[in-house]
Amino acid sequence: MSRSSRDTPVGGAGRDALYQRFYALIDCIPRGRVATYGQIAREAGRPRHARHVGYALRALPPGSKLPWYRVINSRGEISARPSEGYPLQRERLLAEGIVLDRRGRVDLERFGWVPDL
DNA sequence: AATGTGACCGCGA
DNA sequence: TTCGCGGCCACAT
Repeated sequence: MSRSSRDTPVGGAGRDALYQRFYALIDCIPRGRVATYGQIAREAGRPRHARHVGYALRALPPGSKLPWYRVINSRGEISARPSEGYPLQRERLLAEGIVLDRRGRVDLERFGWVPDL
């Protein structure tokens, strides 16, 4: 491993490869659990690049099989805009047994995804 | 090239 | 707990 320890190369392909990595990670989120944008970015070896996770998801085609709805922000809230996928996302989460409190927030302590290696 | 925006995050007040 | 700010970086104009 003669690689610099401060970061993980994306592989040379750049942005596209990074997005693919985000997608792969999101695809691993089990049913009934949620992950945060920051968490996905971190798992992908790009801490503090949470915004790009949202970017990648925004670029996702409608009808994608990816469980994008299991990705929420660090406060446990749905970040998608009401005019975008908010209603659908809320519905999907509820359908999996995830509880949203009165303010529409998910208890990350309880439903947060803990990736096991 | 420069500027503004964004499905975000974390910290300090 | 909420609110404000700076940081991050790709993308649209």
